[in-house]
Amino acid sequence: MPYTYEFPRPALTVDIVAFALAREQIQVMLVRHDSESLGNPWALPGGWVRVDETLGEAARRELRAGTGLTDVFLEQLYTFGGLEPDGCERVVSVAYYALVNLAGRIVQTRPETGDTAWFPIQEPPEMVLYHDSILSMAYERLRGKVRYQPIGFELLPDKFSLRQLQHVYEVILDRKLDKRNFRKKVLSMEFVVALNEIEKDVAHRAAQFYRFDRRKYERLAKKGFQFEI
Amino acid sequence: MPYTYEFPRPALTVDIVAFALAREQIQVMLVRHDSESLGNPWALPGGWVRVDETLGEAARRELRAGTGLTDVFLEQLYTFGGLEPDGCERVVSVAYYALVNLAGRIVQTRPETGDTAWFPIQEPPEMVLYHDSILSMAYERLRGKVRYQPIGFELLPDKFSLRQLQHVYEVILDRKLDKRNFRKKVLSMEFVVALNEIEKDVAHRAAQFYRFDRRKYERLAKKGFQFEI
DNA sequence: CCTTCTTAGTGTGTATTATACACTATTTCA
DNA sequence: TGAAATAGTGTATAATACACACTAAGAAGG
Repeated sequence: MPYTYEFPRPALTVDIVAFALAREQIQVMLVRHDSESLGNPWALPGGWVRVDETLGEAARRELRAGTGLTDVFLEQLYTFGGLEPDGCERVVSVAYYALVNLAGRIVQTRPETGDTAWFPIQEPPEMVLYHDSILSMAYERLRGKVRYQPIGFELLPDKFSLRQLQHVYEVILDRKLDKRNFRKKVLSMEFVVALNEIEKDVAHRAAQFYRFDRRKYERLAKKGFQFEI
Repeated sequence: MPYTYEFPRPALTVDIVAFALAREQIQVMLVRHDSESLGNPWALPGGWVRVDETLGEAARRELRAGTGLTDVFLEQLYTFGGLEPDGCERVVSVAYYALVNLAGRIVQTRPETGDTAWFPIQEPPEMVLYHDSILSMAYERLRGKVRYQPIGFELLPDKFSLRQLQHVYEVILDRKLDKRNFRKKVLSMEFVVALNEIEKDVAHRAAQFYRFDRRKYERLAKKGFQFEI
């Protein structure tokens, strides 16, 4: 027990809310919590912050360790410092949320086996202590932010069709959008660029692929351009 | 040295960016930093988080201790967990920002004396380590948020004229607004209610006073109303 | 090869909202 | 009593958002 301080210090953790799109729904990644005592509930992936890494590094490390996910969009959400019930250690948790492009990876959305699983955001399982409120806040942030920041692209592969993009927005905002108005708006953004490539192996007219040009977007944003869907 | 842990723990602090409106400018409250060694630079008010208080409580306590301010709008901004240069203790800082209604309190905006002072946001003094980036982020948040949330009212007394309100927006957004369009928009919000009271002791036609009815606002917001200026 | 199925892709008119703009009213003070 | 200062008011035009329905292309199956 070598680490000693003059005043008590709360333990510091990161927790990550990883969102992805699968089966027409937003899914969230959960892991089985260690503590067998509490009926083995689900929890957000997370863990202690080491003293030699930044908070963002800790979040990425924990996400990789818990789920194998890497190279994802990651943004700080909020820091939860509520007091624990008597007798528990004081824990302060810095929550992050991640947007994951599953890009066709096979996703098992029901926790039949294994200790990580994706759950539809509409029907999360019972979760460890405050994780349900972290999850709610993260989803609220996603819904709010997706309209004013180009983060919807993060849930899609690099190449995507406008149909896929519209679908992302329809699922997150939970309402149908008009196809013509949506295309008009998106195609007016010059950082959504058409590729010389179309869909393959579809049983209907193949759609054009597009990609999100982050550089162009950032140049425009610097000039005062306001993204909006 | 009674507090001992199995793994090293970063120290946890809160720092508060307190904004107010004075002399036609946004001002930020700073305090003299303890450490005499570094030429006694300025710092955001803040301090250690105690183990028996929430983060918000710590922020309010530190703000009151450092500046005497109480009952202010306070919202979490971001948690800064960057690594310190070698040899320094690892410190994680949860930053908050506050909006203060000075309501005619006399404000000394130049640090001739005393160890707290308000500085115009445009010309902050030299500050301790990362506090300048916390300040920038807070100001950016304020500018972004003021357009979509009714937080401009927090910088004004309970009773205010539409001129004062417009002035708040003009200062924060750094551009002139059209008086008629501004009034039209604000008066269409039923949570800005006229009082039976007008300005006194002014050398011109006296303006009507209004107040922000938070209850009414929240009822509307729940129904989907989107504040916007 | 022709029909059917499925999704891609396209334009216009209307309603709503944002913007630009200038004068009269009221009060104090000299 | 008039000069100075700010309060308070309405309308026309431009820009944006929204509603809406058909043709095009490719695949599959008879």
